[in-house]
Amino acid sequence: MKPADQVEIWEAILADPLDWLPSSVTIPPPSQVEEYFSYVYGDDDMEINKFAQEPEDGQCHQQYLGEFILNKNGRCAPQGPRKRRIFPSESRGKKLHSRKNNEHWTREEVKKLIRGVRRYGEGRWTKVKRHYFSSSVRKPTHLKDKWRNIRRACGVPCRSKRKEKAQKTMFRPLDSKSVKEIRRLAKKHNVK
DNA sequence: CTAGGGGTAGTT
DNA sequence: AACTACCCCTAG
Repeated sequence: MKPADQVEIWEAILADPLDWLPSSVTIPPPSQVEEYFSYVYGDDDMEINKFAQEPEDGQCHQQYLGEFILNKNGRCAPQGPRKRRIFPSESRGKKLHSRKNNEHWTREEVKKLIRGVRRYGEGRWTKVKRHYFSSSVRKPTHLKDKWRNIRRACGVPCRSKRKEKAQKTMFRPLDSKSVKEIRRLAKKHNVK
């Protein structure tokens, strides 16, 4: 890859870290990936898995990025579907239905959720669903639950009476720009 | 319909 | 133990 091409690609990433590279595009080797992530996450927050070997052709493809990311505790973010067992079972007289979907949220989905909240505000889950997840398996309730998880993971103070322990780590880390945006949106809602 | 409490099961 | 996704229930 020529240097000029690399500059172009990195500028695009830095402009919006949520926009991952197009899948067809190749990216520079781990040394530069590390440089990028230390810029985005800060040196203390993230650590690039240095043993990640460079592929034969000397370039890393997009899907390798996730594998490079380790959090502080050295825990790797879970990849792919969660492979939950299909059941129905019963517990204390309550019927538990089989899960229709159990996939981890992708960065793209989180990004769409952020955009939805930015446009409609927290709590307009059916609107967000219609405009951003119309063909998705995610239901309005899922969006609500996910936003709750996201708020917690981004350190937004909980507004409910019941005390919730502050979350320590994120298994699936977000970039700092998204975290800031989430906090901003949550704060805005609280003021109103 | 939503908020928020509670729960289950899968993961690291 | 902690995090995540999904589910259930109830009050408003």
